[in-house]
Amino acid sequence: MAYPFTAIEKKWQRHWLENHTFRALDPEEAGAMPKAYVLDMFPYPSGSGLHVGHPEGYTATDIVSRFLRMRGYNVLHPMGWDAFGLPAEQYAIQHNTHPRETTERNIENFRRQIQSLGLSYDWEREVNTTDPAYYRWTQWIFLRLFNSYFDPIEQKAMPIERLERELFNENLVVGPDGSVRLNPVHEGMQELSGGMRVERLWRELTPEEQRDVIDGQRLAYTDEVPVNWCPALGTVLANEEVIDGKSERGGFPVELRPMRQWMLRITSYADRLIADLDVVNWPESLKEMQRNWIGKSVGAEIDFAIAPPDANVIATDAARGEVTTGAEDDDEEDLSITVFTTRPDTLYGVTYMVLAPEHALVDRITPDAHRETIEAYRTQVAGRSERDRQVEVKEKTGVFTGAYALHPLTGERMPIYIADYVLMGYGTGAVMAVPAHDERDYEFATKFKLPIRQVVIPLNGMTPPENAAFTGEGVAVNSDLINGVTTAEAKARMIEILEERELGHRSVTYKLRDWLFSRQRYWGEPFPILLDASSRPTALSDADLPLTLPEVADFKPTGTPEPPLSKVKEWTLVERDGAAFARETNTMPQWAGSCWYYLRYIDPKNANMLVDPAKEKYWMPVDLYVGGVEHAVLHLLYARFWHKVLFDLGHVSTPEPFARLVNQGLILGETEFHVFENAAGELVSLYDVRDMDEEASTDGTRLVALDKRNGAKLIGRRLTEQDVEKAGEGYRLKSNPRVRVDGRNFKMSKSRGNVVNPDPIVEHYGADTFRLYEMYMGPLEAQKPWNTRDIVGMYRFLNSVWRRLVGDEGDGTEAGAAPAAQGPNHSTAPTTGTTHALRVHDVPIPEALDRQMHRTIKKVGEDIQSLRFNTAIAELIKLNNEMGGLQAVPRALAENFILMLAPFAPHLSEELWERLGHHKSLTRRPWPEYDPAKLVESTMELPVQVNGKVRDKIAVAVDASEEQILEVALKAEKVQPWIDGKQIRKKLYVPQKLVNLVVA
RNA sequence: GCCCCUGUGGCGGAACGGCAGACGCUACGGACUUAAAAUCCGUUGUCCCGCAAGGGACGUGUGGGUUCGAAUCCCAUCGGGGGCACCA
Repeated sequence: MAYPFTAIEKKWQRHWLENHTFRALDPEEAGAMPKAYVLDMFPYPSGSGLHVGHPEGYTATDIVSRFLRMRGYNVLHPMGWDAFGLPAEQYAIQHNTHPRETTERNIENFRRQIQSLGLSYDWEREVNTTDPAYYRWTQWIFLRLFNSYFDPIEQKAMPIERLERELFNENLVVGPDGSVRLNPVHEGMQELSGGMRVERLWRELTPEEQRDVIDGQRLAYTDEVPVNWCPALGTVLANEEVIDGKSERGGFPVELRPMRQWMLRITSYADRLIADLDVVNWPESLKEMQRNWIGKSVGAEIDFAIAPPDANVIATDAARGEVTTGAEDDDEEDLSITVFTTRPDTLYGVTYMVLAPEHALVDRITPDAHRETIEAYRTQVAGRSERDRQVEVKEKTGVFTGAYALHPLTGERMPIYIADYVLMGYGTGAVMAVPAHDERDYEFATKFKLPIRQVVIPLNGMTPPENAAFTGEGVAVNSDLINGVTTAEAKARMIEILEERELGHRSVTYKLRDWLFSRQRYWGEPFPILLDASSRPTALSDADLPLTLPEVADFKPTGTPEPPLSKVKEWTLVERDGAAFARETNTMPQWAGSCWYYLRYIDPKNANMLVDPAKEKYWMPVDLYVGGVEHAVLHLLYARFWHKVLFDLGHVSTPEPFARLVNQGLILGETEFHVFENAAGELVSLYDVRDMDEEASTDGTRLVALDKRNGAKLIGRRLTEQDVEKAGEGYRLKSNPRVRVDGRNFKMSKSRGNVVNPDPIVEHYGADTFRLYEMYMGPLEAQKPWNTRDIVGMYRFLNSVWRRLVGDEGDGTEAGAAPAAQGPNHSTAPTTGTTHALRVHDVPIPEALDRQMHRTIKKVGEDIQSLRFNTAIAELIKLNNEMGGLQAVPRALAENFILMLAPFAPHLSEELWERLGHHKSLTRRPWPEYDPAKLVESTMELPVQVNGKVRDKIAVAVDASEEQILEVALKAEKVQPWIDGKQIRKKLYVPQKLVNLVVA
């Protein structure tokens, strides 16, 4: 007979909500309580509702939160909705409903589902990124980004006014490409580039140029750049949102095209984003992913002069016109190519040069005779999508420009090629090719029959590989100035040489690009920006916020790069101070709202500030953040970036937002066994997803697949574990042992039809069982398969606890007529709160059980703190099992047990607690203490090993001396045959652990 | 190709230098029941010896190594998962 979980769970969920049981206290209320900020990654409320992956992390943080409350912490544990974004908009377009409606509906559903799990959120702090009262502050942060720059001296974001002051005071100067640098003549500063003064002073600029310089330094800026345009979604996407040339959402093709877009200068923070990974407690693998994504490379920039052209080769005026301020050097007589390399030690091995096809120098150096082939190649490259380029990686292509560069040390003439294996977006868009020591250069050189010159040989007399590049470290050879020097040292030495001779300098580059921040969609935050007649951006003032998204009926993408908002003329056209402006009609990407939501939870209703500084200081940083690893380089990198900007500008007090982060592992679908029948009626099995015809894949139990080897259609069915038996390495069908089948666990996906919805499980077994099962499946971080069959174990456990403390009558009388039928009780009749706890009495705890209880208190407490919930639950089950023989349960034992169970199964625990006569929720009841004295036994059982194999066990007093123990061990009965007549060479006693006798 | 994680019974997992398989599921046997469900009790890594009590051998993907002692540490190798991928 089942305990009345439905009634109990509804009762307590209502109780918690009505009594604001989980309200986090503001700092002034909290007094001396320590604080804990425990955060979940808030969900995107999709139309399909919660799946069992969400509650995994949510339950974990809930257990920690409830535990910490019992330990006297003031806990902030909030929930909210990341509700802007593509899926809601796509759905809205397909069903012609406003995204606001679908979003609201989805949020309702998510809230209902989440609340049905009894998670201890402070619902008064709920946030919703699509609420104008919320996105007002998203826009406010954007204005901070727009109105700041990254100061090269302070290495931090500062208000843009300061930049103007620094330029005016000539501490900073303007480089030829519009960049801002330290003034080289400024006291104590080293000259930065080639001796010549190429920088200009502020007063030398026209007001127009001055504005351009300022706008070019903002952390939020617009730029015409090649971006990932996704025609199917009608928007551009960030690099992080493009996977294998397809959109992360929907898997549509993405092409590169140049467009004017908003960018955020995350690259300025690359170094700090790497460095501060050292101060956060995050999984090493995730830190590594961020480091790889940022992709820091240390090396040198080296200048290669272009060889004087043959008499007939001079860059034409037309070509010059294209080369604007972007060129390295404006002096026609002194053209040079700047390359970036991580291996300056291989400089003597350079045999040719390669420029990216789009490189600005190409037009200036290409002699007329080569123009046609160059243009043809460029056209060919430009016509290929990013995806095609990746597919064709194997075969190197390129063409000779007809121009030559001079080796900076030897003066040798080296041909200059263009090739698409050199990317314009990385480094300087040009490389020095060292075919002997770089695989790509080697392939290219082999194909184009260019010389290969060995300049590094491996150490320890190993021979360099034949028919391949030697890319490892070794000793420099054939390198006049650095012969015999090992690679690491040679790099440093070469940079010194280059710097002395003003041929180059140390340099660092990153793979990370600036963050493409605008989208051509309706359902996002509008930019608080006006554009003047020449499209120059002007910021709205803080007082103008929020700039609300106009209510429109037509929110569909235009099919062109024009955003949908551009169709709303009455909204876009603005007159201000007599001048006509247009609103920025792009919107912000989905990530904007999630970059800072953890700050808003701290002070969610503040109408005057993003967050009150005193509260921010009290709660930050987030002490525990749990979420999926899929956000490793998206949300988690973006949020760190915004946080650092806010930190620099003094709006937050910590350099990092999330002190400790844990990734919950993916929950895979239930083990699938399939058999298929082919046309001949033979049973076959087929597993690889790629073998399956996605379109016709599933309707639940029957499956249709295509055999990719012969295209034959196969009809199949799903099997359960009962249908198969283990046979050697695999499985075979019980009904037909000749057929081998394969059992696999796939990622849950709609198309596979293996997504598990928590609702029916909660209905059938209750939320407490569901929570317990999810936590018991295995370690939080591990990937693990769902197995519906196993849920019943936790259900039995909770029922057993109920029966043990309340007795069998409890359910019948408390919850109305319990159906005699099998399975759980669905009664919704409220429990009466009667306090008669039939089987709990004021009797002493038997000695052995008392010890076990103290061990459990210790273990469960420790396990919760290290997030090992599976073993904590095992310990509770064990203690419950050991209560098996009791006629009456001692009250002290029952109460401690309930308190320990409470974080895991809060509804049942509250109910039992009440029935034991308590009138207040156990939420802030102190966690039980264990008595260390109870953990040690007076005697202990020690295994006795002979040569490392256990042969017997002896019982000895805990405080027995080593001599006494060894003496007992040597006399142990079952040890005798193994030591009899042999010489004992060594007697080992490991205190509290074992004895090992080593015999000859 | 490079980087990271992972491999333990029929299944999920525990042990993280010291008694491998805690705890749960499954399966089997028993009790209760007119019967079934539920519940309770017992058995359940493989193999061997024994009527039995009991005893032994093997065993953590594979091969080596370190150690009195290895699932655990080191080297190599083979599976599985994830990330990055022409990044100079």
